[in-house]
Amino acid sequence: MMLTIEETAAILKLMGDKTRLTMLKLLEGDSCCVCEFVELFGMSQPAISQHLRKLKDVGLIKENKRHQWVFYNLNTDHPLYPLVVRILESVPSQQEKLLRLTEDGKRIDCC
Amino acid sequence: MMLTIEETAAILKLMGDKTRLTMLKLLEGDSCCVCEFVELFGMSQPAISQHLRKLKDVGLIKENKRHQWVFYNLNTDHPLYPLVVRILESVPSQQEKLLRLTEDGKRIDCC
DNA sequence: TGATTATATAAGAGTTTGGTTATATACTAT
DNA sequence: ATAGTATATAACCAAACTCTTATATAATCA
Repeated sequence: MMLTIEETAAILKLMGDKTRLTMLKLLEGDSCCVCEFVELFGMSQPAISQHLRKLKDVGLIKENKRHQWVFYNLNTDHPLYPLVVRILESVPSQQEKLLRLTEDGKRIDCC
Repeated sequence: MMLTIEETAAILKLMGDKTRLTMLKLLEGDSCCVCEFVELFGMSQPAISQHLRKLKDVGLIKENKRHQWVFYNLNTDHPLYPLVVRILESVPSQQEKLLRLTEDGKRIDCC
């Protein structure tokens, strides 16, 4: 199923932000919760929530509530998911960010 | 060669505009000159020139002066060219726009 | 040369974006 | 219940974006 050019442009525009693109790259490997992103990006919690909301509104990510946390993951059902994956392959790994988070004991280990 | 995540985000943001994404899709098949885009988009000539300049500044397109016209084409040497092509495959064809232009006798046939 | 056509650049207006702080909501645990 | 933690929303502001009009530059041609 092919989206319109406007819909596709909207997705690309959303991905064309360093913070959101990094978020998606991180979610490529693993789900993350809001407070982890806050630590990761050194940005206010509302800023993080607003980025996640935009990604969720277009269906690129899904949320998953566990305990008091809201975890996000890539939505593999999105019509552009294969394209998104291909784009993320062109982005350098951001795993060191998660490693640092783990070292600092800030990684949320839930369920 | 892999670009930084900032550089990649900048490319995606540029592609995340309906006008520029349509331009790139059109250039996927053929080169076009500024005045053709002006006709195609029904937008002022400076607006078109400014979009093309942004695409040129990041190296996504190349210019090619012939007679009094400046033709643009995709830059197949760009490090993200393979990704760009893959993205454009996910965009519906815009060929009817060129057809209409030809019907109106506005297509520039040069060299 | 001077007129015409094509393109680029500059300046400015209106809109969108991405952050902030303040506040509301929701869940957990004592 | 109440306190504490996690997340979302609202209001606001500064910066970035995308047009517009006006003007400059460059090439063609009578």
